[in-house]
Amino acid sequence: MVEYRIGEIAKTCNVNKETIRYYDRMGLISKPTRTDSGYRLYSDETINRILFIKRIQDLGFTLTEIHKLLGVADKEEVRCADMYDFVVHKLDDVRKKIIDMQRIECMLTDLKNRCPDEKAIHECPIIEALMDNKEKEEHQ
Amino acid sequence: MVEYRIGEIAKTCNVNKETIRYYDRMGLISKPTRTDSGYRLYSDETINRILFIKRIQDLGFTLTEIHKLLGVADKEEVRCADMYDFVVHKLDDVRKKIIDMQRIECMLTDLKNRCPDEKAIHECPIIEALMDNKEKEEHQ
DNA sequence: CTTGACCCTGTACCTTGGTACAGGGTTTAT
DNA sequence: ATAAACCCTGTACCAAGGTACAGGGTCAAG
Repeated sequence: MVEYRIGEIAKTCNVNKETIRYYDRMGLISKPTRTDSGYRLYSDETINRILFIKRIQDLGFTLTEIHKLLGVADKEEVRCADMYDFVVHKLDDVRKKIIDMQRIECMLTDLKNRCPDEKAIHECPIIEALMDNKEKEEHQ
Repeated sequence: MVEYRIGEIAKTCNVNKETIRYYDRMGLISKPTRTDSGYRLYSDETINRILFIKRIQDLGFTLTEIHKLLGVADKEEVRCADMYDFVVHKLDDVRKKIIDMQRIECMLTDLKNRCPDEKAIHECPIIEALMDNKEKEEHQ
């Protein structure tokens, strides 16, 4: 079995060496074997795992979630059901977030549309709209 | 003009006292007057400003952006044009983020759909899909 | 006159996902 | 044999938006 030093792994996976040590500390990758002088030695398995981590991180999973997930994946039994639940749960999260963002989009669009064509006038309808609890209070 | 102590303001605005001191330090609210013993005293204006901050924070603005925005708003001239640009820029951001999230949603949905009805089997299609660079490598 | 509820400042700490040294040791190439 | 390139550990630091003390002062009620 071929073994690689941290720098090679970093280059292959396109991550920082420090990131790999960080994943090591966090227990996201299995403990490497070491040379007599203490250098870390990793196998292809770790390359796959790092790429896996990066891929699902892009899907919006946090490292904590990934950690849990990998724990599940490493167990072999029931792992499929757990994975399924995990993905379903995350999907739910993402959908909620999208709805939230769309709400924000609406509000911003609304604010934008309040602006007349002549943009350099003194009263700002945007500020007024946001400050609508101020309405008839003091102006100083 | 009525003046309130920090605790009252905190209760009214439903934020922590520490948060108000933090906003004070950050220059997000105007410097309070003080009692002889150093207690902060705020007016209604500050209540409105804190509520304003909270409202646009919910719209996805960071405190740094809000700081800039309030600076613009306090200047009175050109403020409307700047506000407009700000909102347009933020709207763009939000739209990009939504598209991103929708891409993630698609991928998660795809992963979910790979699961057969019998969920407790040993091979996990989700893990397999995510690990597709592993394919014919070692199983140990 | 003392207890409890306030308030003050200053500093440290939290989370997340790393990055950046400092101060060493090792290996490889010339 | 020595310099460059690599590795090690341990610690501090980054953004953001606060929170949590520690160690003190102040104010109103009983």
